[in-house]
Amino acid sequence: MSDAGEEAIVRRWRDLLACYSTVSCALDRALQDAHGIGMSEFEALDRLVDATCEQRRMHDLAGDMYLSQSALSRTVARLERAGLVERTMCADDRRAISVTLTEAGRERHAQARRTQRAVLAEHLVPEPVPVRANA
Amino acid sequence: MSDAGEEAIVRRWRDLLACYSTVSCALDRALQDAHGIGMSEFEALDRLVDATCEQRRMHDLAGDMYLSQSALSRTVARLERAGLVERTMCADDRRAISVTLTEAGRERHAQARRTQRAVLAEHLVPEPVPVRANA
DNA sequence: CGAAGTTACATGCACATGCATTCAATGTCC
DNA sequence: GGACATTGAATGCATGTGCATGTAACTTCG
Repeated sequence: MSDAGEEAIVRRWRDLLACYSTVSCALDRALQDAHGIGMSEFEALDRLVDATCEQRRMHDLAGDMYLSQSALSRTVARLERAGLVERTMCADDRRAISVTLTEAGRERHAQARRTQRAVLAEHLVPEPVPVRANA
Repeated sequence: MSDAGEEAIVRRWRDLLACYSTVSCALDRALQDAHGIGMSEFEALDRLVDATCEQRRMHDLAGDMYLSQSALSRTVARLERAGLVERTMCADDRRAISVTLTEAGRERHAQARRTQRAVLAEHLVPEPVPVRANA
């Protein structure tokens, strides 16, 4: 790798860091202020809405999110405490937990989604970009 | 904003999140394992090396990094405890603190930088990208 | 069936972070 | 000069995170 290439990559990383910091900070703050949930909570609700059945097992949910298993466990616990999801035992595998959106969860997500879109629109431009070389 | 535009932005955000999570996690782990410092510590050392005098006031340092004032204060405290920087009072403003690289700090940074470059090269492609629309 | 290994989730713990506050030094205005 | 506001940095506190571990349920293999 040439020095020029290295420097380009470092610049790229700094841009990425700057962009992520700005957006995630603004997003977290906006969601917290307007809806009382953080970014992780919103992401979790979002995955549940995306799921056709609005019901996912913890393990599947964890696979979609950039959170450790323990962090997800606590995130879902917070959502349950807030009445936005319900945790129920899986009939077919009694180790697993099914997470289901409640009506309140659906509504909260719908409202928070508007905030999210607004914040993202304010900070990002739409062109899609292949940022990652390797997973 | 059209729905298509909104979706493009959300896709963009997800890509950004994915990329940031992957890279920052790998980077933090590599730096911690190989050199005993985290990403924030490395960033701070990096700013100090960039500075021609290798000496910055806390306030200036904070401006360059995506850390709160208190987080920077503790980051520098960790670096000082590790013997990588020194904190000295500013003569001209006795509220301010000057942060200076030690010889050990310079060496540690030089080594850590190789690790950083390697991790970034592994995960990022070099093309620069205008990710942010607004600060 | 029964023992050993694996999987799904929860939890104790350590730690980094942000917010609010504190404290000292500096600046401002009269 | 003296009162009040502002600034630079440190710290108490609450919180979110990851790692290691614990526990129950499932699986495999004899």
